[in-house]
Amino acid sequence: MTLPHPNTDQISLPIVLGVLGDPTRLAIVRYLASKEGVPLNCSQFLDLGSKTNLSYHLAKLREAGVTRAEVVGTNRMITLRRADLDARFPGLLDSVIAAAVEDLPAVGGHDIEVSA
Amino acid sequence: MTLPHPNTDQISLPIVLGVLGDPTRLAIVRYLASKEGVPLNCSQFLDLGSKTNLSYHLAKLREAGVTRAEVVGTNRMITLRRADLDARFPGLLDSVIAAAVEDLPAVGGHDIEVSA
DNA sequence: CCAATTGTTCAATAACTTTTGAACTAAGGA
DNA sequence: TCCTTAGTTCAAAAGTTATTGAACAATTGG
Repeated sequence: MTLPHPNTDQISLPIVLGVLGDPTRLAIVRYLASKEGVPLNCSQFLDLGSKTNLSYHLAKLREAGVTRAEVVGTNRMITLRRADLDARFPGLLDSVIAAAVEDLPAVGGHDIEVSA
Repeated sequence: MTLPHPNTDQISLPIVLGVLGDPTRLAIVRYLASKEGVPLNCSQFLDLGSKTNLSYHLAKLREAGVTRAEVVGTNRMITLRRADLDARFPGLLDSVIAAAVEDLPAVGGHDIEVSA
């Protein structure tokens, strides 16, 4: 049981930008970035929408190549594909995340904590 | 006769990313960046779509705060709002443009020339 | 095996986006 | 003034995206 991901060279700029051009998905990315290295399951994002809706947004992020989802038991462990994105579009993810931190409200309750 | 533009602090990250997540608009921005400083009128972009369609895409870019359109006679002179975007989202525009140059075909015929 | 947990899929709907052509406005030159 | 050039606006059609609830699948623990 593995989920489909594009490989690095298949990641497309307009698709990545389009996918990031949605407040829910930007908030997901912002939160993933603040917990970088820690794999998160979907329930961490329930502040941002219903279970069904998050499944939809997380699939968009995965299909665009922004996140990776690894199946572990009944969980999907979600991580940012930082190395792949940095290789493909240098500096893009950093500037988007920095801008998102300035621009967007944080995921409820988890705001400043960067380590567990 | 002036057209409406958001001021710098009204420029929103998700809206900018959403607007850039379209191949036509990304090509417009890429071309504007390659001619930075030179104001261009809309007809420069006719390779990318019909007159009506370009009017639509250029309005989206302007309303998002990505471009500025100055009315000069019957022309609209279009420029990138680089300083405003750099102030609001440091590094974002540069990384998007660099990525677009790698990722997208150029505007027909005008490819490499950076000076008139 | 049974129940709980985690997340997906499906179909429906609502809302938005893109694209088009025809009609229009506004300025400039002959 | 009349014609041309430059671009907008409008309404319609087509396509895409987001959101929902109900039903489903897969794994884990009792």
